[in-house]
Amino acid sequence: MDAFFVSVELLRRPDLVGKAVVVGGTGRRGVVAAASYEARRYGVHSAMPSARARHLCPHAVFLSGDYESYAEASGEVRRILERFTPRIEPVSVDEAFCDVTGALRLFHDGVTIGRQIRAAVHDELGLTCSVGVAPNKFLAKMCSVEAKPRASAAGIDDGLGVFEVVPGGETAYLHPLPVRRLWGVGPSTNERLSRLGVATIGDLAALAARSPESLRGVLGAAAATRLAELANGIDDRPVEVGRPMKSISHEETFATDLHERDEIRANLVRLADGVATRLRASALAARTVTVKVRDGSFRTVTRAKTLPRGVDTAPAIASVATGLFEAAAVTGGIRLLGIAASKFTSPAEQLSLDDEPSSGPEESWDSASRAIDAVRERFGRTSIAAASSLTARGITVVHRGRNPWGPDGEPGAH
DNA sequence: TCTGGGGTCCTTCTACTC
DNA sequence: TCTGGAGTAGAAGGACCC
Repeated sequence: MDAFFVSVELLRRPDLVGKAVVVGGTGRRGVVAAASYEARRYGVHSAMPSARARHLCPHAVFLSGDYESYAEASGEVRRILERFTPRIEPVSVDEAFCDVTGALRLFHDGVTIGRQIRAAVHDELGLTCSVGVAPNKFLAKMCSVEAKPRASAAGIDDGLGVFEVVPGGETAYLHPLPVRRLWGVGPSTNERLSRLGVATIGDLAALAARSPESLRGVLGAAAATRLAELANGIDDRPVEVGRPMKSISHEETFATDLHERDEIRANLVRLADGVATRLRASALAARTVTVKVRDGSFRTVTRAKTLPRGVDTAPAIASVATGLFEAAAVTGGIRLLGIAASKFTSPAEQLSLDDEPSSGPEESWDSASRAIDAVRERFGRTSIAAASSLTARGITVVHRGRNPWGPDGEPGAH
């Protein structure tokens, strides 16, 4: 999808069409989640600190975003894709791989299918998307980027909409491109490759053929093998329908650093509750609990503990998380707290009273948790909260910030 | 200009078991 | 009983993606 979050917002705010619009965190510590092409002309891009975006494009309209609307629109796009193939692998809320091999007889060829998908998404939803057509997932992703609109100071180029690399044309397309365009080459790998004299994908392919050991020495065996294959257009990963989830996490950056132990503990309980609720909704329990802590100087540490059996209640997860936080011995203010759950098991194999560690009567928490789920199902997510997510300095319920792209700004701020 | 949130995968190190 | 090697699992951090 093109500038997806912004495009969904413009459906509700047609008065903003053609203007510089930025969706993301509105507070001091927020970042840009999406920018309209008009805003991109000024150098604004996703993941940029909101303060920097305001500096570059002071006349832009900043919106805090509404993830539920984007998820809903994403579902509508998926229903359109399902008319062409059942073999769909979602990559994110605004991107998916489709294996259309089985649809070619009915719809002729990939480019025709791509054009039909674009037309349906535009006509039925009022949104625009770009389609890459290629023999494998990696090249299809490269092609979809190629098909997208582009913005520069000179203006906005609408892009091709659909771009194809045909079988046999892989290396001719890839080799002149900068190596940074490869899936898996970020700033760090790009820097290491440039020290080896690798600037283009073709340079990488040549180095991999000439001196694979030097590539392995710099990137490690796995990355060297993978990137060498990608540089030659080789990617045999199948389109995976219904990939199982491997972890569930919640983290939050606070508008101001936390110092009080009560505040920190209340937030750990609240984050644990969010993770536990999602675990139960997916009928999962987790054996490994990981705590992430970022201090005022942006130093990040993680501490993990693997339990003999899985847990899926807020008290059990909060108990482990609190212990891990104490063990991390982070001093000074806390900028971010996060809790992740992984190594999933079925809830039937949960931690029992006989297992170590136990935070208390796990069975009664089990039934209490399910009662909490039922109350939230009926009265909404914020209808019930753990008493321990109240701060000791007053009966203030600690709620998660509404904006997933950083703490909200001050009321009335821009 | 200070740097989000939710994920996946990989590497390195360490502890444990055989 | 001690020691060392191999294999494995867990912990921690880093890089990358959207």
